[in-house]
Amino acid sequence: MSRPVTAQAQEDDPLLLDRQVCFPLYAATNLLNRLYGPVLGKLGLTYPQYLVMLVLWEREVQTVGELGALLYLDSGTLTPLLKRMETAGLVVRARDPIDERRVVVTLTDQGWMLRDRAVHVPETMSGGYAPEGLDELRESVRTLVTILAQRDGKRPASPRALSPDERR
Amino acid sequence: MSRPVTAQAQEDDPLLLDRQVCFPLYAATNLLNRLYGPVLGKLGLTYPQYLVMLVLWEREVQTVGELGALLYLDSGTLTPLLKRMETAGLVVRARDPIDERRVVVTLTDQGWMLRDRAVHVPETMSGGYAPEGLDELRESVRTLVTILAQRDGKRPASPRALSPDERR
DNA sequence: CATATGACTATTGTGCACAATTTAATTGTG
DNA sequence: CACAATTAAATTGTGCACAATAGTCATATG
Repeated sequence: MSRPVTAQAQEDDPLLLDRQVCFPLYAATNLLNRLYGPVLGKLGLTYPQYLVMLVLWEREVQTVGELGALLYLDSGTLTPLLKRMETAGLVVRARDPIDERRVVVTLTDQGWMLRDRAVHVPETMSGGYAPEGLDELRESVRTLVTILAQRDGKRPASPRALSPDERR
Repeated sequence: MSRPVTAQAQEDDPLLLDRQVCFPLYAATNLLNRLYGPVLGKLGLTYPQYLVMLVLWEREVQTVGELGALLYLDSGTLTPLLKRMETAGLVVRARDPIDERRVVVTLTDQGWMLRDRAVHVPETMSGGYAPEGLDELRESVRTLVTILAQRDGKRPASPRALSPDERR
């Protein structure tokens, strides 16, 4: 039993909440979601839906798999999300006639029009001024994402060197 | 209609996915959750449950409200989560006899014992080596969290200077 | 051509996360 | 004491996020 005698936290304890890198990332993401919520709500979007729109406004047509690769999401998340966006009239989903395994997502005219209203979202969210060092922060987190994605991606692949009992 | 003639992204477009700070934070959080999942799963914990345990291992007894303040979560998230942890035998929830509005969360012996197994989680997750500049990243994100929490907190509070038509 | 193998999406079930509402207990004020 | 205002937690309903599974199509190989 590790109940500390003093019930006090030790300086070098690896389990101190303040030592974790993951926790502030988690908290920042929740807070951002909460702050984006009301702003995007006026456009009829949620935050992940907004991300999908950002991709489509840049590229117009994407398959579910491409969207997932760009946003680090899988079809279990994207399929119902895209169905809601289709119901809202922002996108159309259709099987690719060339390769019927794929589902192609296309912007509707309404989806394009929404862009004009969304242009002001970044400015609204930043509140006019950007905190010092925000660009550096973005690049640091992007580096972290690259590292984590590598580590995550190296689970299902591993072409042939996959031991039979590799955790199910 | 803002459909670009070239269907090409402009360098200065504020809606470029690569310009957003929020997106890498979102992606990193999802990836971290995914990577923590299997490790914490062996302890019978999810990631937010792990965070609750980190707090309780530091302080042993907390109310639902205190947990929420520390983790930036509300009772709608914590109540069902804590019920699952109670079912799992890690914590006990009980009304505070002093103030029966409060619910006090206390570690069980089993909850304390889990700490010995959790000590190795941070090391396991870092994979032995920490990416360069991780400490700086943590501090940057913590600063961001402070800023965002301020902005978020100034919605319900604002003691008397609250204009009557302030969004609802 | 037959079938094995891999790729891609959809489905199912669990667990967050939050807004809005409800219920109950405490505090403040006449 | 009565009673309005405040605070704390629980409840309800919607929308992610992911693991595991299933089903469908495409391609390689015999």
